Amino acid sequence: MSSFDEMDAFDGASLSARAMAARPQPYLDGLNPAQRAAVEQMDGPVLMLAGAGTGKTRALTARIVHLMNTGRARPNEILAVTFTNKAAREMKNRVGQMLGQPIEGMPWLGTFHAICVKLLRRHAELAGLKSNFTILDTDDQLRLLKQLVATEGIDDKRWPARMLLGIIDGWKNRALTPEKVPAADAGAYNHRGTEIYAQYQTRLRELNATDFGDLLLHMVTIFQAHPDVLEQYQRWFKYILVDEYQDTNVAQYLWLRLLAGAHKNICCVGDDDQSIYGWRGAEVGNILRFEKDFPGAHVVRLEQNYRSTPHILAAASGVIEGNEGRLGKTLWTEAQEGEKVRLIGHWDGEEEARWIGEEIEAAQRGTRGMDRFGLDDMAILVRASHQMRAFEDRFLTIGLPYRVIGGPRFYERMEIRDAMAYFRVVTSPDDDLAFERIVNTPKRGLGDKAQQTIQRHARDNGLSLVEGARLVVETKAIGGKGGAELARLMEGIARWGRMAGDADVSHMELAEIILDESGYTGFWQNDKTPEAPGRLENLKELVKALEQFENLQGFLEHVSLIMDNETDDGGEKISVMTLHAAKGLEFPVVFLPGWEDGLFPSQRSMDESGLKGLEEERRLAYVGITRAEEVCTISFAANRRVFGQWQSSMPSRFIDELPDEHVEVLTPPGLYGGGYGAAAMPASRLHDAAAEANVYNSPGWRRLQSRSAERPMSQPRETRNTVIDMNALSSFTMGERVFHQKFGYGEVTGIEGDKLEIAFEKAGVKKVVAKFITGCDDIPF
DNA sequence: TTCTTACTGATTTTT
DNA sequence: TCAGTAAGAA
Repeated sequence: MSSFDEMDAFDGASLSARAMAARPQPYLDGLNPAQRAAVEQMDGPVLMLAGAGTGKTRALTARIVHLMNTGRARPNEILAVTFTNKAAREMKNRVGQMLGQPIEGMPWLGTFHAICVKLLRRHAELAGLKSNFTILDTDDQLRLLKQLVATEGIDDKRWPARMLLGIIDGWKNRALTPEKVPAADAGAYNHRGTEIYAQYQTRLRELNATDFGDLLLHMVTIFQAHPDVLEQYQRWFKYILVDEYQDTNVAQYLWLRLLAGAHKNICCVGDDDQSIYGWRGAEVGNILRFEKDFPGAHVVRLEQNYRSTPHILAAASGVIEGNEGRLGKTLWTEAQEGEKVRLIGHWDGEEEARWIGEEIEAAQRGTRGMDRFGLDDMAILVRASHQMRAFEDRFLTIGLPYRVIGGPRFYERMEIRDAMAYFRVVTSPDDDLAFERIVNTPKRGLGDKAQQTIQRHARDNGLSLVEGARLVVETKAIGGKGGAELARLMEGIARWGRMAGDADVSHMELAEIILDESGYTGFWQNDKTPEAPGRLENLKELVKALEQFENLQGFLEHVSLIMDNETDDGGEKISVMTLHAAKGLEFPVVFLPGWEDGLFPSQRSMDESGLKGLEEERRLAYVGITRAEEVCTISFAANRRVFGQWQSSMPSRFIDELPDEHVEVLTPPGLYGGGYGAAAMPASRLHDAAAEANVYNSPGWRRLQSRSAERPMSQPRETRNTVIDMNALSSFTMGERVFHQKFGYGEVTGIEGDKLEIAFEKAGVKKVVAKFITGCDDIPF
């Protein structure tokens, strides 16, 4: 940064600002030249192209600190947006660290959604809402849409509401209100899409509710229609920073452009090569177009990688080069050589899982020439979540602790949503969606018909459902068991409502009372499915989470945007997750299984989006490889069971794109040695392995095929190196009824060291390590 | 109304 | 394969 610019700023700056600017700047030390440039170029538009592992968070936080330290902006005048709560949290922490003190108030550091909620609550009336509007999640949205679809008499089978939900979501991502949906989209959802979209928006307004997409959409609409409001914020947010810019959708882009429109002090950080959310409305175009959108933009490339070894980096670069229209970066590193990317082919998916399991154990022990790694240092990254099953099965069998990242999040779980619906009904009795959810949960004999009666009573009298239900009870419009149960529920709601205002009852006690008296806890206690104990555990967890809040109301207001949860019960575990979930993470050892054409790149992606889809898949491959710090292992299987049917497939085309000199082809252990490892290898890879002209017809291949049906290729792990856990040995007896986290209930049919053979009621006969088994008395109810 | 059984159809999911 | 749903039976 030239001293010239600084002089400019100082001319008009107050004494205090100048005093601030004179403060030491230790946070600049240790930044590389590119990072430093990105930090010091404070005014005007800046695009920070940050390749994987190039220290972008560091640069971003340094920039924030620098803005404050030089007196350019106070903490509350900086708008810093991220996509995830996790990223926001991390940035907040790191700014605090860099500053050497916890930061007081960066109120505008948060996710797009969190910031928009804050803004929208201030200006709700401009969107036809009250400032205490509720935020619906996908579940609520879908139920609402289903109702609309049903009243329109549309066949849900041919035109599923879920499909419409996707369409509407897409429109909102593109910042399209119902009036603005282009003619080209008129045919959507059997030509009724736009019409029902409009109805849906009306209904949301009636319910004083928004969905996630609305948060952005409403703010963009408000800014466009009310220049005075926009100006106010343009002045307030002196500097804007955006993380993961390649993932922004049209609505987010417009929102940013409006806010930055006046001063153009916007710094966008991203990597076009890591754009993997196109299917969710993200527009790579936003980042590609940045220089056109903001003429005179400074583009800074962060290219020094601090994460991976040169081979890994080169392999990733080799793959991503296959994409057109990139902004282009050349990653480099000072790191030492390290291992080449390892590539191996397997006969089938189970073999692949078994091999990876063994590799993990070897890495733990530090054998096979590898350094020693802990389980926390390793991850398996898959394209689709169903691939995880093979690994889970295998790890359960060999007793390898693993953790699945992703999957249904805490606040999305059925029992949590049910419980929260109860809380919602108590704290805001006109929350119709919440009432609908709980009225017959647990079963109260109030089916469709009874619910329609309630709906009718409510609508005819212009009442909310809760009030309608009260009327139903008074008029005894529903008789029998259902009527009595409804009366009981209504009494409960009234009673809990009174308790909510009672200072003697803490909101945590109240939550427990609600769940107990409504019969919800009892419902799960009586449930004998394997998930039930876990669900009760989650409910306890929920009540515990309430502790941090003043009251139920406050909890509900915050929780709608915090959908992540990171409960880890300690202990080293290997992580299993999708490639999408792995973005932004790094591990010393990474396994990338399932590199087969059709699976990865995914057939569907290519069918639906053609070349664009393929390029996004390729970026996914790039993201996967660049997660690895030291050891990256790519594998594929010649055969895989897909939907219960065996299917054979070709190795992924991405494998052919890996630069030869950075790849080491491994020969798997097993009866036929290199035979099958090389057999499934693309011809181009068969360097030294003796290639057979037509591997699939070769006798060796066939023999292999018939053999593998009988017995596993390599020795099953459990027959070797067996360490017997004496405690586990003595604690089970033949015929004992036991419980397993994943497989549910079963009976012990065999004991072999610390392995038990168990006939599970649902999952069939399995061999499982004893430490994963609980006797039935131990189950926490 | 709810429990049972038969069918269908199936990526990735930051908020 | 298996989960989630939709129509039939008690």
